[in-house]
Amino acid sequence: MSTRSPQPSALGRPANPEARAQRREQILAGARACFLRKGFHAASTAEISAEAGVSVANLYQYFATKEELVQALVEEDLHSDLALLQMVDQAPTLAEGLERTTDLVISDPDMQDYGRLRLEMLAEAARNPAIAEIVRRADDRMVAALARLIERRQANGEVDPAIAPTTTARLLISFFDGLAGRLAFGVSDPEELARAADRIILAAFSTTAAAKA
Amino acid sequence: MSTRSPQPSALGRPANPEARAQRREQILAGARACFLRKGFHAASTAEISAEAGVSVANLYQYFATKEELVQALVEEDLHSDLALLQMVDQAPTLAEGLERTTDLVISDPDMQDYGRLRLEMLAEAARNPAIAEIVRRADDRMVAALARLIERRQANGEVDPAIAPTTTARLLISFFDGLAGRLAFGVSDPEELARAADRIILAAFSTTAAAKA
Amino acid sequence: MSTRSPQPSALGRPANPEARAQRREQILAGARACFLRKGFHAASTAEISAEAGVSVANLYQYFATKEELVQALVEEDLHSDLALLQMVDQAPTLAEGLERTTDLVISDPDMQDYGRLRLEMLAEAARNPAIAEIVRRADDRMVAALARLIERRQANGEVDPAIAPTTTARLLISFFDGLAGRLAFGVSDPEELARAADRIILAAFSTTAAAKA
Amino acid sequence: MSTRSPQPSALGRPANPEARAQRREQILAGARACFLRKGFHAASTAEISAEAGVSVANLYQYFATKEELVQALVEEDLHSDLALLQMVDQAPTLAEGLERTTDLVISDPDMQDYGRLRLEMLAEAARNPAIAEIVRRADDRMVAALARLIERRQANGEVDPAIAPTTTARLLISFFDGLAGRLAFGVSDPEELARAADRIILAAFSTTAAAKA
DNA sequence: GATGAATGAGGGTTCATTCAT
DNA sequence: TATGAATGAACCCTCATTCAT
Repeated sequence: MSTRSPQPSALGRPANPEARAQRREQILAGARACFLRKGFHAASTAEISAEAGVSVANLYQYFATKEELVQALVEEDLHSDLALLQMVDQAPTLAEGLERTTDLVISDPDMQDYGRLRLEMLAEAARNPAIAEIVRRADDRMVAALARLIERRQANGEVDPAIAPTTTARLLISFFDGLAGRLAFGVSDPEELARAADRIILAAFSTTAAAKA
Repeated sequence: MSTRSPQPSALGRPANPEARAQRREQILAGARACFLRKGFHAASTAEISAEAGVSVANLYQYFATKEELVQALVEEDLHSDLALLQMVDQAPTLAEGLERTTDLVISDPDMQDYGRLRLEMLAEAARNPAIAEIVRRADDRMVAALARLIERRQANGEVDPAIAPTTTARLLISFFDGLAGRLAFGVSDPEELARAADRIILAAFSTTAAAKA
Repeated sequence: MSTRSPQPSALGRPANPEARAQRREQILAGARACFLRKGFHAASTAEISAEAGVSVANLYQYFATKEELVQALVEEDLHSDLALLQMVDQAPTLAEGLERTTDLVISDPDMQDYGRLRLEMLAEAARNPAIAEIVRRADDRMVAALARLIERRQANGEVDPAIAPTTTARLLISFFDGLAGRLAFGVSDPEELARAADRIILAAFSTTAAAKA
Repeated sequence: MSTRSPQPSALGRPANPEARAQRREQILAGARACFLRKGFHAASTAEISAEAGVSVANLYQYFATKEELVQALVEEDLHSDLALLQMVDQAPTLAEGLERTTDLVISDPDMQDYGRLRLEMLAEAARNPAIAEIVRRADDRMVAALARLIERRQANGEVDPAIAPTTTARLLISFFDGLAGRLAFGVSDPEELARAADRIILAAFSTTAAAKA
């Protein structure tokens, strides 16, 4: 009789929220695989449901529209970026943390997939205002988090206090996107590119380069 | 009674290669507009022909499939990159030339459009081997040209001979792509990002950063 | 808490095979009408669905391609041939049974339609290996069945044991196809042709004609 | 100045009637090849012109419509049947002549092609009144010619005067069409079928079988 | 006479989405 | 909830045909 009834077979419509969330993820996972393989527009709802092991009609009980599914996926995936930051933060030095990120971006298959999907998101954002808004917000979140991380390292004394945290954060992210773009078509020598990228990242943190900020 | 022209086909309407080339461009222009607005997959051949002021059937006399049209457009647009290099080369210093490019990328509407289309190309390259091959070749061309430009400036004494031309070229291009990605969804402060980017570019040419290459 | 049904997919709307089979027949009926009127290639899927009272998309949930629809129809219609044999078998004498078949082929509207469709099938079989295979198998079935029927009549003592059952069966079927061809364009005097055909059929069962088999 | 000017470059519009006729045949030959390969409806005018080594527009200067081209081809090909009769007539006996025809139908590649095309013609005649009319007239011509041939052999004393020439002719032709149908999908044992067919043909000329005509 | 260029109408097929169960 | 079944609109592409050269 309480207003919150977590019983599996209660009479109220909300039914089982956990099961719902789980199925939602299942569908999103299928969508991710398809979107990666074909892109947002070429992947069909039929394909996605099949990949997710779900009926098409069922998909529509979780997402009112294909567009909504795309938005949900973009939102979710862009949130996962924040996890990268933790990895960066756990490295001995910031530069080292970013180098590890570079390596990951270049060599980890999952990250490569994510980079490819990210390209699709950005391309879609360039024409779809709703997606653009989501990406912008996620970018702001990410920039803010990375900036805070940099500030902490400045307080630490590890990073030069003269560099501008927010702008540098934005630049770094933009930079990683640039790398991801290279991997989309298979650059000639990814490792060399990675090492060169690392040097640039170092430069971004040298006072000389950032002095005028 | 003369022996001239025993060919099976008598003289019909003479082919007009110029008119053909012109119409081809006309179609490509329509395609470009549509692809920019909707992406490769969401833009329909009907839309493209309408935009180009051509019948659908006529479009198919110039491009055997939509895929072929996409490929032709990618090829053509990636060739136009080389024109940017001339602009860079005409600047007093290399760094200044690259700064101008940054400004162009950030503020020129046509370049923004091109940057958006470039994102779509990269996203498509990530799943379409034929497009990937075209992009890869264009990238190699571009990298080689930029590297040669850098070498010339090294010979000039303008640029530090210690930096590695090819890798730096690759890095610069990757960098511009990163910037283009920001513009897709509208960064908060593009001009500030541009100035920060310029500083990084300068850093790329400082011997300290590139010493180990 | 019970262990029942841990299958990934919970119970949705139960499939209804009978309704499916019925709709399949409905579509095949529409297809038959259109194919008869226009032939396999000139009949469009839109036309067929309209005739069947079904949407085009629905048709494609029952047949993956138009080709598959054609194959299914050919298969089904060629199976119906076997029903003719029963009619033949129920006649007092074999010759009489075949005569009745002749009459049917010549005068029954449904059989005329079927004969016309059969022409289309044979014409298609001449260029479409998949259809050829279906027709060949159906022909083998039919020849075998008719041959068995003849053998039974030979055992009966009704038919001369000297004639070769299989070859005679093949010949008879070929003969009926020849008649059907005549009806396609409207022969001058079908009944006279039918009577002459009957005489030939009788001849096929005379020992003199079949002696060397 | 004469009214009939066979000069190649005369000013009058009729130009060169022979060249016109020749090109007409060239187009018909291309059409025949395509129709045989694909059927009347699946063969496109583009395909036909290519096969004929002619431009599509040129085809339309000889045939106002694809339908007209089909009609012309059917007409022409059905005329060629009469050539077969000469072969039959030159054989020592009628039966022998017909046996040769059977062999030809079964084993000669050109005749097999013709048989396949004939199937297509009959199938088309079953739904296209214009084609039906052409086929009917051709059939009447052929029946009449074969009947006359039979009558001559009856006058010779070679063939039993009791058989009905026209009906028998019609039956024989119908019979050959039945054989052609078998070949469309590849019967198991064509030679055996041919020999059996020959026996039936003999039977058709035996007085016993034809007595009541 | 012969060709290149062009097109409206329609081809088969798939789409995102809805409804009944 | 989850599924089977259904559909209108749209997809890419090809057709028979015409017109200008």
